Amino acid sequence: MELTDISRRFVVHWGEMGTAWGVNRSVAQIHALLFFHGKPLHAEEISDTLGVARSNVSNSLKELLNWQLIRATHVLGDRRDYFTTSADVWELFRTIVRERKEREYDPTVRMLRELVTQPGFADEAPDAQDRVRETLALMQSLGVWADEMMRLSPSTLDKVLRLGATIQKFVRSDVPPSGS
Amino acid sequence: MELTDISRRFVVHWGEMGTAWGVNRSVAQIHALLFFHGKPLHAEEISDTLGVARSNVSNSLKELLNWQLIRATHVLGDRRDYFTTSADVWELFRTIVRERKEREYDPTVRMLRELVTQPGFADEAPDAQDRVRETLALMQSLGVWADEMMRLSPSTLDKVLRLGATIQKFVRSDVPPSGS
DNA sequence: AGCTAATTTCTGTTTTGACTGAAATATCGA
DNA sequence: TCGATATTTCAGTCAAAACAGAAATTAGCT
Repeated sequence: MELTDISRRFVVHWGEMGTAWGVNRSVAQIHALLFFHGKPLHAEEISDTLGVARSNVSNSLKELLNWQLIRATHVLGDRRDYFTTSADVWELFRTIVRERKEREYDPTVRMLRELVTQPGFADEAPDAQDRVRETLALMQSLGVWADEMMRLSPSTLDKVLRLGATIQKFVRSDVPPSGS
Repeated sequence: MELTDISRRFVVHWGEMGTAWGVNRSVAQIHALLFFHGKPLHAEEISDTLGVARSNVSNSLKELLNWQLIRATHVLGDRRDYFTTSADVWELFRTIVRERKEREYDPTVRMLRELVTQPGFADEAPDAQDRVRETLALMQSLGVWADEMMRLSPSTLDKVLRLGATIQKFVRSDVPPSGS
């Protein structure tokens, strides 16, 4: 498949950002390609289009399946696997948040919970105890809140975000600092 | 400085997670140490305590300064640089969000904005155009919303998060899917 | 069973990033 | 300005990750 100039720029940029997002270039490029293209593609065609080795595509697809960002489909009379990603950006976003939460957040919350219940914890400096406890409290708040957000349907979530501007009005008892 | 068992576990875990969070082990460990310890430390002591090379500490401190997560302080009659991090977890969190937004989000929004205004964009498949435009729209909503959140003071932010559970009530016109 | 096409696994290479120790530089006091 | 101390830069080493190409495996068809 020949990429248009637009789609190539999209895919290339996605690949470059992938590193910053914690996935490698191939993985990000493949996902970008599937997203932009919108229709199922098989590994061979992905390999040809992006110019990466077939085996690399195979492993990258496996990782995207792990992330639950793509799924395999099949076409009648063709035994190759075809892959698609959701066309719903909101759903993709929620998937990413869910997966990242599991990898980057849950282990730390577990550690902090265990730490504060450890016998020796009470022997630490009182304000160190406070800092750790507040870290745990913040993370837990964020976690609860993220879980709630993710339970919302895309359109509800959209409304919540649009509501964002008005949220301050509900909690205005406390005025934000003028600087920063 | 000798680390207690508790603080060592804290620092070691932070270091391990650092990789998942996009910073290297040394950087994450140093920040964890400064956060837990709560008082200014100079490079030598960090180096000794964590058992990493002095030069590594120097570079890691520079990176933490770049992230605006630590700042240098000085003590009278001592010309070494001492470093501290904020004891306010909320502030640290906002700093991280701000910095990550700049690195992982802004470039992509810029790219998407440019893409949709490109002459050739109208020639792409209509639903590909939609997907790209919706990606941009979602990212912009999130960006606006994140900026607003970050403008809130810690205690206000806390209230907003606690309010989370009730947010759905404001937008209940649309019921989330039962599955997933 | 045997053939063919598709996919995955394996092995080696290349690249990238983290890290160290040494050298160079900067800073301050005498 | 000289010496001492603190910090940064540099060059090389090491480890981990990405990637390619070949080999092995799997799946479907006849």
